[in-house]
Amino acid sequence: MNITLTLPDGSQKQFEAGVTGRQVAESIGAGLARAALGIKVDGELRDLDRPIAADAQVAIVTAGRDAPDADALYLLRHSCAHVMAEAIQRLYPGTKLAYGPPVENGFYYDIDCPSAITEEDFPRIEAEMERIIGEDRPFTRYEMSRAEAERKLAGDEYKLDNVARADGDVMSFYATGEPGRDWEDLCRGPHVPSTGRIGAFKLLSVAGAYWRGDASRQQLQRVYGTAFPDKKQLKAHLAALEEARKRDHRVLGRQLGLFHIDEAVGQGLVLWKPKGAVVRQELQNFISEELRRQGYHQVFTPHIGKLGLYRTSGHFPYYRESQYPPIIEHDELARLADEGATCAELSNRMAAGTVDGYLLKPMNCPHHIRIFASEHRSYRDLPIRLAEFGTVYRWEQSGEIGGMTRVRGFTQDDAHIFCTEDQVTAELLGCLSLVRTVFQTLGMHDYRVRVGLRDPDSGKYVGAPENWDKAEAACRAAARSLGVAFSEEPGEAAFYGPKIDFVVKDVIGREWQLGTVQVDYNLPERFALEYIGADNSAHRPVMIHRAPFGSMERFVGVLIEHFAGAFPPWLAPVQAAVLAITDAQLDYAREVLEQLKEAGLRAEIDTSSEKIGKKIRAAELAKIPFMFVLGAKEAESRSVALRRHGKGDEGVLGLAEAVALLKAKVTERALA
RNA sequence: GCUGAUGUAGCUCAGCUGGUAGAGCAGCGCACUCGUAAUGCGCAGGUCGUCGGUUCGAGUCCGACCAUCAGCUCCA
Repeated sequence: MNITLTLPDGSQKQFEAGVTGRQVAESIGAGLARAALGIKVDGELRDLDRPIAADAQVAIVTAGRDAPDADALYLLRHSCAHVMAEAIQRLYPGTKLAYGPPVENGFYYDIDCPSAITEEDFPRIEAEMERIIGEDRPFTRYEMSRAEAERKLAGDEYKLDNVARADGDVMSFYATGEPGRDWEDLCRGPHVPSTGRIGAFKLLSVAGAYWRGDASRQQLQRVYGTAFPDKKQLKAHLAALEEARKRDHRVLGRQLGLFHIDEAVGQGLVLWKPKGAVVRQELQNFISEELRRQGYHQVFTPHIGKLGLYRTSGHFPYYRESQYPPIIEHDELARLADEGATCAELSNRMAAGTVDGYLLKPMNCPHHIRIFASEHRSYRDLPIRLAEFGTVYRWEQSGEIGGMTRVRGFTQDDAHIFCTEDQVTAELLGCLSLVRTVFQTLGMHDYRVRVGLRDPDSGKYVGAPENWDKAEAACRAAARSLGVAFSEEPGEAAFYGPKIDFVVKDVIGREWQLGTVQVDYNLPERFALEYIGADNSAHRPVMIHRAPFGSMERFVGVLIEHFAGAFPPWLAPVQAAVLAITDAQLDYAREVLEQLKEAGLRAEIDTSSEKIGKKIRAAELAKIPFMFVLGAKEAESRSVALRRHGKGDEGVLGLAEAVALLKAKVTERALA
């Protein structure tokens, strides 16, 4: 029987049923056959040597000429994980294998190894892997029934678990070489044809990982590595990683004097230094302008509130372990001490509500809700939009804290909108347009949108299902209106409502949630909020929580990396450096500095007795966007030689003209 | 919180098998006054993360704790 295969260029070829990808490649050309790593059959990536049974769209997968091909990398890395597992099992007898997939930038294998693997062991393991690759053994697939596989894997808890969780009745194994003689692993595949096709690889790190991602289960060792078709691409990848580390906000934050985290103050508590404070203040000014435009009212609320408030909101009972412990008043403490109450009793009584205290606020909403509730509200007043740069405190797990992106105290650019049900969609759209304005102004285009929905199988959510349905529908509709691709993710909702999140990546590829917009039918219920409708009866408002920046800490951290520390003029802590070529121009330089300050710009003068090259180097390293270089000629003609960060000498222009140019860039919030 | 690694001057790092610390940059001083990414000379700067232990003697060995980094888990 013949089948018809359609190639990527649209051409069709006839083959006998059962033809393999390798044979298809050979029929096209010997070069392609040599380069082939796998085949895509109707979009499904497969081994080169698996028979093709029916008509299909096919594409031979090769390493790719310029940019590495994503499918090729998948095959390569998956195969390399097998090679690594074999090497580790050979070197560390008794090692059991759990799970070893390819991931975005490489692969890992979770292993249960009797000895602790450290990076010092990598050279040995890599040498063993080189040997396996040098032997160029074929990856050989064979299959058996589920029952047979279970028998074969008897005693191997991890692999049996993999079988139990696999779909279908046919289990596949891949031998690296000959089945029964060489090393093998239960595996869905696919793989490259043979170990020799793994061009270049490197082991990168080792860390703990819980089995099946469950913290209550035992911890395995996860060994990370990466693989590429050739050494050049591997080298380029490693160089890119190295480069990325240089724009890490923790490194730049110190180098540029933006912020400091001090052991003596506490883990995850950010100290904003003067230069970092400028960036934050400029951002806050920017967002405040947008808020005024959109009819928000700014409010201020204190950092603490009574425990009862958070019992009502639900934060205290449900999220106690992620809050700083409550603050108890002196008298109350003294009374408890007299009674000889233990810590456990104190804790129980606080939970029961018989002992009161104050909580460092974990969220701003309860305070804003009390502002809303402080007056009678008419439907004519709605929507009411209360905004605050509100600082909140959360007890994050110590292992999760780092830099500015995950901290224990942070300031949200928070706001709560109280509106009628009919207004929800329009308000959501308003929020999203604000987020879009923010991202556009900052040139941040590399973000993804996530619509977080409730997990149907979880009981952690509060509120009526029909309200959830309405809120989720509103979020979906709003996200659709953005005109950007978004993903719907069950289980990502807040406990009180669904949300639309904006997610960006940091320099090492970790994702961070920034802006968020959340619909909430729950808190108005808990706080029994009302407004008087046109029908002269009380109605319940709907709340929208929104923070387009997320938190100032995380946002500025991500922004430092986004700009690699070289902020556009309007955000730059120092916008212009005044650099005299010799001390003879210092008087003129001081005059230029004055003019800059007069124009409302942030400028610094370098009065050191260094050569101009050194002064320029210092200003470049400080990533100051504008440098005014002043020599005898400029002093004479009252002009400046303009140099811009990263761009070099831009020629001479009049002093007033140069100041006006910079001023214009700042006013426009220009990116360059 | 878990696993592993790391912690020496403001920063980046050296310090072999235990014998009371060293460099470069930054800082300060002096000289130089120079045209677009590092002028020269000199000076100063360290309870070697903290506490405890082993030892005649600990930056170096052991333990606990603290912090940082990577990953896992978590993230209202």
